[in-house]
Amino acid sequence: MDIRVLLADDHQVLLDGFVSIFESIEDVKVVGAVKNGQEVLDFLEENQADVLLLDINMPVLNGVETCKKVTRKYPDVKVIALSMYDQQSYLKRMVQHGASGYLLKDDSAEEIEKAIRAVTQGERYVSSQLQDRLTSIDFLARKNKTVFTVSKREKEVLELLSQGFTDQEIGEKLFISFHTVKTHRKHLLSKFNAKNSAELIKKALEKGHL
Amino acid sequence: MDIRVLLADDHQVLLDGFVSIFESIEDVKVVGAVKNGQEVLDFLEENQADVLLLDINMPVLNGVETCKKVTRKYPDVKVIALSMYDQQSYLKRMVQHGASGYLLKDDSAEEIEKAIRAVTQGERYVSSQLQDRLTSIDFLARKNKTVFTVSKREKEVLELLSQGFTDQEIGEKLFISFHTVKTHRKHLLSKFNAKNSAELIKKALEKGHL
DNA sequence: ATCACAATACCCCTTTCGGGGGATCTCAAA
DNA sequence: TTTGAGATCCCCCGAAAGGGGTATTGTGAT
Repeated sequence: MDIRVLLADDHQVLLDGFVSIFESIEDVKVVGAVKNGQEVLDFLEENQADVLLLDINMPVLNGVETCKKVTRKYPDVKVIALSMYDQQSYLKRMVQHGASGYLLKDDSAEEIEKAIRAVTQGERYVSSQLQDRLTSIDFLARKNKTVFTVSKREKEVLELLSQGFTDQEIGEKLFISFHTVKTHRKHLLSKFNAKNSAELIKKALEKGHL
Repeated sequence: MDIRVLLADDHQVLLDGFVSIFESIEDVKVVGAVKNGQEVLDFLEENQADVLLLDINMPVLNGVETCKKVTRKYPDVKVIALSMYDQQSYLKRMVQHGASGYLLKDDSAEEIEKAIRAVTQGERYVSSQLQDRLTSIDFLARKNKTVFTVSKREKEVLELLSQGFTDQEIGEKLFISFHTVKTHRKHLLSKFNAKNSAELIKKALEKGHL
C-alpha cells in the first residue's frame, strides 16, 4: 500500500516542488496539495491521507491550530511540521499538539523521504539539523514551562504595541486602564523573555505571534 | 541555446523543487543551485548564467545586496527576484537595483517559466498577482521619495535595538556616546516613519532591514 | 471544591525614550 | 568646489517604559 501524502503550504512553488520530488518515489503518492489549514480540514473530510506535510506559516488557519485539530479528529494521520525556522519554540508547540515530525524547508529531499517513512512506522522524526537541540528541549519541556500561552488580551496589546501605540493609547482603544495595559505588557515581556518592547516585537514576530 | 538558470534560495526543498520543475522544460537548464548571496557571486566568478532566480530573504548576503552586486558586475545576467511577500517595498528596491523580474513563491510553475522566457528576451516580468499594483508603484517611485537608505551605522544600531539593548548599552558596544546612538535611532524613527522603537522594529523586519 | 490563570486595576520608583534643537568633521558626489 | 550625507557629540524636557509589588474578580480545568 502506498503512503498517501497530503501537502499543505501556501506557496505554490513549494507544492510543485514537493510533487516533483515525490513523483520519483515509488510508494509515495501525493493525494492532495492545499494552501491553508482550512483546506486541510476540508480535504480530510472527504479523503484519506497517511501523512500530512504541514507548513507552519500559513494564512487562514495556521500550522499549529491545524495540527491540533487534525491530530484530534484524525489520530491516524501523521503530521510532519514544516518550517523555515529552526526555532525550538515552534518545535515544542507542534510536538505538544501532536506532530510526529518536524522538518526544515532547508532539508534535503532524502531527509523528507526518511521522515515520511519514519512517521508511517509510528516513529517520530526530527530534522537532523535539530537533533542536537532535542535533548535540551525534552529536558526543558518536562522541567521548565517554556511553552507559554499568549492570552487573547495580550495578543491585542501586542498587536497595538507593534503599531507604535503607547500604553495610554492602547488603553483607550481597548477601553481599559493604562495600568492594565502596563500589566499585560509586563507579562508579555516576561513570557517572551524580552528586555523591552523592541525586543518583544522582534521575538513575537519571530515566533509567529504577530 | 538553452537558457542557463542559477537558483539562489536558502531552502533546500525549494531548490529541489525548482530543479524538478525545470527538468521537464526542454530548453531550460539549471546550471547551479546555491544557498546565499555570497555563493551567487562565487558561482558567477567561474560560471555563466542567463537568469538568476534570486530569493530575497537569505542569510550571509541578502537578495537586495546580491542583486545590486550581480547587476553591476554581470549586466547580462537577468535577475528575477523571488519573494514570499507581495510587498511593494521589496519590489521597488529590487527593481531599483536592476532586477528584471519579480515573482512570488506562491506563483505557479507556469508563471515562473513565463517569467524566465520574458527576461531572457530582455523584457521585464512581474508576477501577475502584482500587476495591478505596478502602476501605483511607478507613480510613487517618481513622485515620492519612499525609498530611503539605512546607513551602515544605523543598521548596527537597528540590529542591537532589536536585541533589546538600550541606547546606553548600544553606545558601549559600538564605542560611541549614547547621544550618538540616540541620534541614529532618531533618524531611523523618522526614516521608517515609526512612532517608537517597537514600531520601528516591526517595520524594519517587514521591509527586510533586519 | 480548589487551584491556576486570565483580566482587571493600582502603587512606587528609576531609567529610558522621544522630540526639539545645535554643532563639528569627513568624504564623496555633483 | 560647494553641497550633502554620514557620523559624531551635546543640550533640554516631559512623557513613557520598565521593574517591583499587591489585589480583586471570573472562569475553566482537575
